[in-house]
Amino acid sequence: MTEQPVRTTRQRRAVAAVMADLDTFSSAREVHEALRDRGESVGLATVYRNLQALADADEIDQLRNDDGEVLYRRCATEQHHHHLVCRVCGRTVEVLGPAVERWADQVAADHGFRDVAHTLEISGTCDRCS
Amino acid sequence: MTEQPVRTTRQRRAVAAVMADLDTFSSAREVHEALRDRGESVGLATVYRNLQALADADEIDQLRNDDGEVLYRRCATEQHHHHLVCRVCGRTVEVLGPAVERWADQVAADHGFRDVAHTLEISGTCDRCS
DNA sequence: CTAAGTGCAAAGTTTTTGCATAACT
DNA sequence: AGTTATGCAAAAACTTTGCACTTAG
Repeated sequence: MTEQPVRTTRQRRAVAAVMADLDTFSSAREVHEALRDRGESVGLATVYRNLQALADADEIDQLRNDDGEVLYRRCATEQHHHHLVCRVCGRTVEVLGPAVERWADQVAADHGFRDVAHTLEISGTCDRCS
Repeated sequence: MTEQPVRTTRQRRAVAAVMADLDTFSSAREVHEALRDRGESVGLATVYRNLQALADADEIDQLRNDDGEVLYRRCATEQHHHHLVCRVCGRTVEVLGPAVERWADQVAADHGFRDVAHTLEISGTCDRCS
């Protein structure tokens, strides 16, 4: 398993830069448009590839919205956390929930499940939007 | 908002019957195939429409897998619960987590969020599959 | 009878992929 | 120079929709 070299292309830098600025979860299409707005021309397929690569490298978080779209966001914390997302403006708060992690692992263990993983997202309307 | 009457068609009955038997989360395509296997001919679009209708009526649960597919399952409990799903065989255990619900609501309230909802799924490899 | 439900195929979305070209190292 | 990355367009995969036909009530 030799590690792949990663080339620093203009496109990769541009995608990373946009992700560093965006503070809400965004779809590939939205990132693509943000790039256009900045005058950076990057093919949509390349945006997909770079977002995927960034997610694989754990540099950005990845989740699916209710419509099945994959959304990406660069989070402040590197440790495991969950998101509280405003369903109107998309504002996102990163929250820790150690008790929940423990609960999930315990429940799984109680039923004989191994290699446990979990997903937890909280949504609501934030104060500014209600 | 007058309520729509619901007609009991052969197709609707067939879809409901299949869902009553399947005990794992299944995609529209899988339900469609299960119908074929039973000798019930139902158009795929109709399967989609009926699954959607059943979910809207809260008669079946609906979630998205990691691939973005929508999966459906008729659950035993009517009350709010979560799922512990085997990623190999799909076996599903319904689990309650009142403490988690309270935690989620509290976290959201702490940040001024209203109309809070959350999604939580646990996945792992069950004892039979590991 | 009349509106809801169905089937089929076409269209829509999001995401992936093949392949020739461009460009890091 | 040698490969990895890109761009474009085509393909995939899942889901929705338009419309004529069927059928429950």
